[in-house]
Amino acid sequence: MSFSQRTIFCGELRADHVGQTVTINGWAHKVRDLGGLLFVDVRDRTGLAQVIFPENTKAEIRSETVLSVTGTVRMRDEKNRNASQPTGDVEIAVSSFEILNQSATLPFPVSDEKQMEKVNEELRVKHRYLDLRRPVMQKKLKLRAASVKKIRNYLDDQGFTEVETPIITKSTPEGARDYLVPYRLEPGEFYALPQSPQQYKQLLMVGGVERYYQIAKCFRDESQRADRQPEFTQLDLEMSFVRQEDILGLIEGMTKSVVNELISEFDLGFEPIGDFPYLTHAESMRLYGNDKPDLRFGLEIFDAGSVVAESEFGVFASTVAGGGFVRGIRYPGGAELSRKQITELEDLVKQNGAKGLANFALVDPAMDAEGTRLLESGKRIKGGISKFLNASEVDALIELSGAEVGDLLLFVADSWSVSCEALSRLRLRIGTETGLRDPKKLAFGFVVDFPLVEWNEDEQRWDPSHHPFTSPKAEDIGHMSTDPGRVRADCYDIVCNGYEWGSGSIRIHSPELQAQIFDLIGVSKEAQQDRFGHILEAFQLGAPPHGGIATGIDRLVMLLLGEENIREVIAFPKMGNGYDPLMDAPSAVDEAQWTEMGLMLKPKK
RNA sequence: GGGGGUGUAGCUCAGUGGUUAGAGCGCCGGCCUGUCACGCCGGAGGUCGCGGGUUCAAGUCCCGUCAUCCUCGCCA
Repeated sequence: MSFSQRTIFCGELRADHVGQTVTINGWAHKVRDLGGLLFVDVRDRTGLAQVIFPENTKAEIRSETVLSVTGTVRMRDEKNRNASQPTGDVEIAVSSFEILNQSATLPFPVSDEKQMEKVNEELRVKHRYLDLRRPVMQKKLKLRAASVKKIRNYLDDQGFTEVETPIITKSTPEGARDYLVPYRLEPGEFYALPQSPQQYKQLLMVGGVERYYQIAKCFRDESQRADRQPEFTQLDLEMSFVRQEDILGLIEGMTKSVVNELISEFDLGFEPIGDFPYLTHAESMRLYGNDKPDLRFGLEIFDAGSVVAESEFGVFASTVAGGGFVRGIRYPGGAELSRKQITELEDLVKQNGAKGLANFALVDPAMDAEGTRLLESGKRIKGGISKFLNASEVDALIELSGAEVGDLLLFVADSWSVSCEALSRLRLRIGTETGLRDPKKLAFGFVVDFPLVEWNEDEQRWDPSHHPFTSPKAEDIGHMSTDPGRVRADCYDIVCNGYEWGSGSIRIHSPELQAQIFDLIGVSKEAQQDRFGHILEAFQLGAPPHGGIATGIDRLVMLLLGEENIREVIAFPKMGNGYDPLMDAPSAVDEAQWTEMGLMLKPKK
């Protein structure tokens, strides 16, 4: 079908073009029919332009009708200019137009941003091709594309080679659940979609590539969350002849360069990011209670155990005596919280395993109100456990927490893991409630020295905390046979604003050490050969020392846009159960396909 | 698999167990020559997610189920 092609983009029209005859192609964004006068805002990927039709034109133009419009650019009268639009000083006086495609009634108001913010998400995903017409959505696609392009440019400049690795490959059941692809030629055998290109990139190192990266699709059949999709995209990279600091230095340099350019080019409103702080895993657990701390604010957890070991408050004393921990956190300005608000905080920690939330507030010594206690030190405390504390305990707790008048101190007395879990949640809640989790701040950092393995209580065995190819720290290898939980790994995460953005490690390149690790995590000799024979063999044929990292592209774009849901930064996302409402996938297949694959459905019990 | 929320017109949402289930936007028709959230008048449009149950009477109460969002488990 022939049609008049555009000579200019809608969003480009300015006073400079007055007098020119132009053609635009696009969608009818808003139609304003005054009877004798017909105005249409035409939208293309660059913006909006108002066109005005000849008097008494009758035209079947509705929202999202696709148009080609030809006319003369003219200045609007002073009083008719629209300062809120870049093209608002001019308009196109239509001389001819074509309707290229009509639009039926829309399932949601594409051109009304205010209403679109509340539209049911499944409906938006089902009609994603409409949703994507919105400028806000196009901006997301563009930011994502620019992020990837800048990453590629940076790594290409650093001597990396981008290599594609297979999408149908071998199942590695010790990780997440695999997506499986039946193999037609040998019924009962399956490919799996990769959870990551982990083994391929290590084999590329053995292959002498030395510096590899890939913008890689990864697939994990696990239950979904706001920041997870069944298929997602990682920047995957691997380097040979490097130590941990080389990899972290490179990724920090890349991230600073890419993110700072994006912040300025896309006007994202963040301060430029600076050097990344380093935390050990142990420090992170001690100060923040988890391994992906939100470093936009302080409010570190403090250990009150030694202060309250002899406390009159029995829970504290007995917890310490029983080998447990009493740890606390400061809530700035929290002395003003109502009983109800404190109860809500207590509910939060209880949901995370804590038995309770002890607390007291530091208040103005001059405030001689009921429920407060003036201590001989001159400090006045209020509420909670204040009647059980003595002046020296309070002084020590103030010292530990940095509390000021008006602050509330909150305590969890429990096991190490429960106190971590509860206090890390509490810390984020406090950060949110006090506004310290600044949405216009990006706080990147490294968490290093993760433990090599973690005890799996259900299976009664050691599981790798990263993956089985992670190298133990040389100085800790001696503990491997005696106390595996003490062994630290050359393993690291890159975190940002409380998200794990990426993780990686120095890999094992010795077949003996690799076999030793498999033994430790309970992979039998037979299974080692069956599942990992190829990589063990490769390690006997000249494997260089190597290591790498993988970071989440989707999560980076989320962080840059301040989005809390990963679906918002994916062109065609799946819903929470992995369902794609646009394509209606997954879906049943023909009987013939079952047969061809040698498959049969097991009847439901 | 567990917990919590939501499901009523095309969209966003109201809706004390009791008349014919409403509003705004959108849609359709009419009027309208400077609109840009155009305006005015009129109209159409409903499997109250689905299936049972209680009741004289159910959008409303009960049971089940489905979808969806958040979350715990899970995510080497």
